[in-house]
Amino acid sequence: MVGKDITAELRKRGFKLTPQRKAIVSVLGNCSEHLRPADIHERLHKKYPGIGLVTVYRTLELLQENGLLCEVHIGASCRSYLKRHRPGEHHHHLICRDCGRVEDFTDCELDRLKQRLERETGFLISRHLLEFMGLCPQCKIKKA
Amino acid sequence: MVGKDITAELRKRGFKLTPQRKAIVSVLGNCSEHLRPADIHERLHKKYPGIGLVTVYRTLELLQENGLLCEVHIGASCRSYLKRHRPGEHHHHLICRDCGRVEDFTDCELDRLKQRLERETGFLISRHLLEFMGLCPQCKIKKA
DNA sequence: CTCTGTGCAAAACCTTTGCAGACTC
DNA sequence: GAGTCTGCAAAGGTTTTGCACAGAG
Repeated sequence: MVGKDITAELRKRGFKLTPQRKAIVSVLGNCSEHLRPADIHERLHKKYPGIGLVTVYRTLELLQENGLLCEVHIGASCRSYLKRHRPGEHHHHLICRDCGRVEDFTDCELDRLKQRLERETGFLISRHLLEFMGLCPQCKIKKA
Repeated sequence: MVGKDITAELRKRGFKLTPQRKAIVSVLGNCSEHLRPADIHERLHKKYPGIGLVTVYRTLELLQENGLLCEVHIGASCRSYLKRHRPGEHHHHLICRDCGRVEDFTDCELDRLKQRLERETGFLISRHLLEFMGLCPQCKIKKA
């Protein structure tokens, strides 16, 4: 999913397409790393000075509530975001601990484990969080 | 692992066993939920007034660096902690979204997936985060 | 007795809120 | 034009730091 799709999705849901929102979406869309609100704000300043950090927070909240971006948890600030490549589709992340690059994968093969845990613990499981962390191919070579 | 083991472990590593540290460890040890620093501080005040929030932060950092407690990520503040039942052992969490209770499980059955992802993406995977969220048996009944 | 650990106060962040004016539709 | 959205300023939280004193070993 590229920025264009996100803005189209926003319009479809009746939100206004302000230059600020477009700018934030484009920063996320041109980036394969996870970014914190302050990172996004900093990158915006180069191209679009004058956008407030508050607007970044509000836009991130809007995009997240509408399922247009995802959060990353492992090894980063808890408030790290990423554009969503496949909106609506269940997926997980593979994160490079050196460069921060993120890859998606969809098949998490967790159904069997989920069923076993429900049987063994009596819990009713509704969702899960799965992230892998390591080195991406490029960073693997640099390290060697 | 109970509080006693944690304090023994601290002593073994040359850290001082102050009443504050014992108190914090005992709060964690008597609790099956995940707690934020402020939660811990609040619970301490009932029994041991006068312990500063700063000390809670410093003790949590110490315990975490020594692998004596674990963090919880899903559906909570990013700074949520839990006593570690099986120190050193690889494990994951099952979290109740109503009461916050946490259960451990050790076998995550992720080796096959990890190998597949390494083969398909070229990443070198070093660790992973897996948490399940749902309703514990008690809260499941209350909801029904 | 030594040196780590604590409490207080203050600083440094991060995030949210209120409000007047700007801009999209 | 109507109503949403933005920027500013300020408030509200959370986390870190500096320093003098207390207390564990």
